[in-house]
Amino acid sequence: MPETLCILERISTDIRKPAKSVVFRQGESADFIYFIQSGALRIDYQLEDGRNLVLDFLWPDRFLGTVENEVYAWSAIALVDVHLKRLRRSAVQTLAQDYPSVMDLLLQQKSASLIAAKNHIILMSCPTATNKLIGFLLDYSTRAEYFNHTTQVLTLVMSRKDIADYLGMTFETTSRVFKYLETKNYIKKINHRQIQLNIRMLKDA
Amino acid sequence: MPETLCILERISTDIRKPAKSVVFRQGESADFIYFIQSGALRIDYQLEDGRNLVLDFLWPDRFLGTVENEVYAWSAIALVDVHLKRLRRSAVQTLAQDYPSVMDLLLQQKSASLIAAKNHIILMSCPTATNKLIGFLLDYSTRAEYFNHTTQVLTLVMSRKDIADYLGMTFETTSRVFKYLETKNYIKKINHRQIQLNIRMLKDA
DNA sequence: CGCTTAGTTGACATAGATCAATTAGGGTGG
DNA sequence: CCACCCTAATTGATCTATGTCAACTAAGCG
Repeated sequence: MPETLCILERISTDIRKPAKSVVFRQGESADFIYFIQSGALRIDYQLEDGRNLVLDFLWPDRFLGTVENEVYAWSAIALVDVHLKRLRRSAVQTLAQDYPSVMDLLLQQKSASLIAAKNHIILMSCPTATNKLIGFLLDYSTRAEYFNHTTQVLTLVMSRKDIADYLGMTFETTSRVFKYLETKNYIKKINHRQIQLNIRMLKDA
Repeated sequence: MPETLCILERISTDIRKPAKSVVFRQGESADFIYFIQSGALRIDYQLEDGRNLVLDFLWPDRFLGTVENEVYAWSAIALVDVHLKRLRRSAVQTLAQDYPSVMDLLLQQKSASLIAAKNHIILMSCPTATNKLIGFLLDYSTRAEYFNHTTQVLTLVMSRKDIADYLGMTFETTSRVFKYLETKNYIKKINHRQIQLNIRMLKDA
């Protein structure tokens, strides 16, 4: 797999985007595929009724922009400063014909998206907002970049609203559940974006 | 694409399964990939807490069993009598190395699963049970096999509980929403499994 | 230091879960 | 072919979680 990345390296451009900037927008011509080197992204889907849905949060080593055909089916927004590799879609497709391992990589990435989508569906199916949020925190705490195992502190790169839009609830409810979890000592808020988790207790809950 | 199916045809076995039978079960060794010739399947995911989640409904021309690695990640159950092609996973993988079009097909199928998952997430994010069910009925009514365009009658191959487990609600709520939609003349129940839809009104709702 | 945005908290209304009882329908054996 | 049975579906009564709207506070940024 590293050698596959080398092949792709040759056709890729380094891109840096500041926090809150748009990497690509739903409906735009899908000319590029991106690979995340560092940082984190939010995938937004704008519904006709005006609601904004968060489909996923993406982390390093993931590709994005691979799913669509002519236009991007959703938007990608940088949550923090990100470092990306940008590849022209047509060039990747050409390479995929000569190098089966490139094709393998694309297939792998699609599998990763599918697994993420399945987890998302599972979270959304949880009967209560508390269950959803606990599931979210436990999933998120597996990201070494943002969870310090020694201090047990999780650094949230997304807002309460982002979490709410991901889990299918309102941001007020997200806020109240954080509060509830703190009263039960499941978590301890260092500040709005730094949360100390009691993983053991959260798993039992 | 038809020629790709011919290649696969050579390694496939015809299988018929009666309604309500299990095609494969979550956790079983994932030796086979299946292709749906006719009928309809339900994909179930059993959670540790005992809840059963319906991840998808599958229709003809779809592959299943392609996602997993060693064991099936979910179960597949026949909703009606189904006719399947069964292919040994290892044989498909061998073929994929020689025939890029087989690989393409696998990629395409994964894309189809991902699009389905995205739609599922969108449905689950709807604020009310009524919205969820209307979305479900509109999606479902695009299946020519089960929606008669002239009579506008939709034949449900799944139970109220299956729909509820798919949309993340209880079957009582499903039942009540059907009732509500009928009082508003959005639908007309011929019987429990035959529903006449007023597509126009449902789309506006 | 003040402004703007994100987050919290409160009061209230209500959709949907839960538990329970009843009815409809489909399949099976006599 | 009919009667019975079993499961699926409906309906009712009640309770509660969460949405909504609004006020207030914290925190980050210029």
